[in-house]
Amino acid sequence: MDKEQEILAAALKLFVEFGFHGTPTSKIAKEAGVANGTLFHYFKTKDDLIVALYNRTKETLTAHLAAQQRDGDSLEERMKSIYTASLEWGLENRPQFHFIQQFHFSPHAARISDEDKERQTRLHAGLMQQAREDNIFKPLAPELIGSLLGSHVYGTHQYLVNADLPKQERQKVIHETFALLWTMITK
Amino acid sequence: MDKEQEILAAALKLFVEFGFHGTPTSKIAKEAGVANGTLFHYFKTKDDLIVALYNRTKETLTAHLAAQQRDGDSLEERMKSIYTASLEWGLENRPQFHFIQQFHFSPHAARISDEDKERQTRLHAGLMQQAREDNIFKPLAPELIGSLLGSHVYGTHQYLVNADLPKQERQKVIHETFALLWTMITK
DNA sequence: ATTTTTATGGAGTGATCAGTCAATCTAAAA
DNA sequence: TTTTAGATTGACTGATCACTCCATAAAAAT
Repeated sequence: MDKEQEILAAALKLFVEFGFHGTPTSKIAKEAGVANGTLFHYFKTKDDLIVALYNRTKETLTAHLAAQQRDGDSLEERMKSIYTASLEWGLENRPQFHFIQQFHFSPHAARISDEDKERQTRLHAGLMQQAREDNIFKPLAPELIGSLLGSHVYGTHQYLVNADLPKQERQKVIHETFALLWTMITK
Repeated sequence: MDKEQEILAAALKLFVEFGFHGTPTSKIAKEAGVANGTLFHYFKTKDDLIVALYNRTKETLTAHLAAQQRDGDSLEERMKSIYTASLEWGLENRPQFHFIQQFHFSPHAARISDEDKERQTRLHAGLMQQAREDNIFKPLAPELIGSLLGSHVYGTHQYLVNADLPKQERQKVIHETFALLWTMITK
């Protein structure tokens, strides 16, 4: 892992544990095994580091979700695959998942460019569009469906993190909650 | 409004806008129209202020929800009343609602005492218990139902904040989303 | 081989911040 | 009226922090 990655990994770990406020850049550098100045060689400011960390983390997640998509899958299968992969990734990358939410409710959220936002939601937006064309959703605002979908993932994730079930039971919960979600939003 | 309240109100406003990191105690005091030292007369540390602000905000919300409960209401009516009141309070107190979520994903969350937690969830817990006794929920872990319930509120809130609908349409969305939720979790 | 660019280090700096403190004010109790 | 206790002030401080700067090393380009 090169130094830039080391810095990002260290920042992630410390931000989740101590918050943005509670983690000085000096501690990040130390944890990354790197000099103070090196951090600022890769990221002009601490804020830049925070935003970059968010964008890359989100990018990793979206790439993972996209990789699960199979040609020939139905819309429901595709959505279930995204839902499942989101939760599994969130459970195997808990700090990352937590950081994404932490970032979302921080003032830094406003600093994400429209371009990055578009890239990070393209996959979901595409499927939503398809679903509308196929007319399979209940007559609700698409933004509402999107919000409910997202929060359903977060809610299930929260439960799974607290419950800490064995893998098989976890799978079962993921299947069940998707079924609940699907009957909730489709006709 | 006494000085303590002024300080809490100022802190809330600034925390939501600039984050915990981005708002120095000096700015809070200034915004509250109070001297630096006065802030520390009421709150020993900045962290104490943050935690106190959370507890009082949550207390206000729970009191508001409890006040909506009517004797003789059925369980479904009671739950719908909590759901509706949560969303309406969240929309008329957006900074407060945002702060609660912001706090939830911060390291300060760990500092809430079990006692406070219990007081803040008593109302919900009671209804959940009742629902279990009446056996009206689908056979799902009660913690899962609780999580899904909470996140459903957040998801709907997020949509309503972004959509900014007139009051009547807003009411309609709240009714509809409760119906969706209710059919999702009950038998 | 030489130049240029990039990477790394770490001591140093000015600014900022959380929290202190001694002085003053207020108002109620004695 | 006098005392006492709490409220309020704002200048002050020691610590900390984000970030700079310059020296050096490594790598790339010429």
